Amino acid sequence: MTDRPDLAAMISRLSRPLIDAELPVLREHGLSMWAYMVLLALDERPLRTQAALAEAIGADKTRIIGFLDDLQQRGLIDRTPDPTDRRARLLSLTAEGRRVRDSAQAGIQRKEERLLGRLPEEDRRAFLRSLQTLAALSPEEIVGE
Amino acid sequence: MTDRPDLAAMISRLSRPLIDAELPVLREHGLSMWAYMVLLALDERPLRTQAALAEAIGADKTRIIGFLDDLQQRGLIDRTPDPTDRRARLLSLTAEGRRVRDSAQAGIQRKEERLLGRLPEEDRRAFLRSLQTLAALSPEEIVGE
DNA sequence: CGAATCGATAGGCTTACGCATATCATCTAC
DNA sequence: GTAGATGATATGCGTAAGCCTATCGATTCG
Repeated sequence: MTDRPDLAAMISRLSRPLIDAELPVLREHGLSMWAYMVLLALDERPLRTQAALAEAIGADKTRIIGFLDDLQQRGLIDRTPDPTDRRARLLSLTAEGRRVRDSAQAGIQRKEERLLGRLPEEDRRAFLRSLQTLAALSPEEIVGE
Repeated sequence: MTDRPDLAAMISRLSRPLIDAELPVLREHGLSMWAYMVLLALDERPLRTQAALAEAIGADKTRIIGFLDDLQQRGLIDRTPDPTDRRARLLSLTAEGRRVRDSAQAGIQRKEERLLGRLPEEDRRAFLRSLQTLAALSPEEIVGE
């Protein structure tokens, strides 16, 4: 095996400052990290239940309620009872929600591009490709079994 | 700009399960995450102060003391007053500490190799190379001042 | 219809962390 | 040698997270 630092160590070491760099950008948009993750998740596709949303972003389902309340109140998401099952709440982004999301994400990725600029072009492409491959896996697949 | 998920989002998404996979291995060796990080940091080179150690692993200097106490008591690290400045404690790994570290790290990297096996060989090399490049940066360099 | 289930929500508990302050010993500079 | 800096350590605070239980309305299935 090639001698290398632990994957987890390197990734955690990157994760912390990247998040620290995100937070100010999010705060400018009035978003917390959880709120931002909600917007990202809903942007990909609307969800039928809040539990599914919580699961998708790895949050506790009882803990995101406050964030959803806030996002709804600010008109960034829609949360309407499912007419076919009124226990569930249909969740989706509003136009304004998408606008805020886009704006926040642009700011974040601008910072990230500066970091990626440190990599040679080919490595950078392979790096992003690999990250996308791995990040698309379910947590169980990442752990291995 | 290429359309992609946020770096931070992908990396955080990987980070959590990787750490979850580490913890059981560490527990088998009687190590907490902080304790393991201490062993890793000291393996690279002994340190002259505990504050420097805390800084190196991104921990609070007042919070690692308990972990150091424990590691020392179990004979995994040496912590002796610096004869040239008796305020400071010289920190280094013992032989047993290195043995435990090696064993834990082997277990961790074995799991990680299974994950890396999902990447094509060239991407995998570029991925690791890139990670090492980026993880070697200081937090300030990662954020981008 | 009635029982079991499900989704949303509230509340409390525990743990961990970052941060700030305070103390004590030691060292360095003037 | 005295003042101020430095290092280790203890402690308390506020916050955020995971987890568990309880409630309540809505739904489904027997």
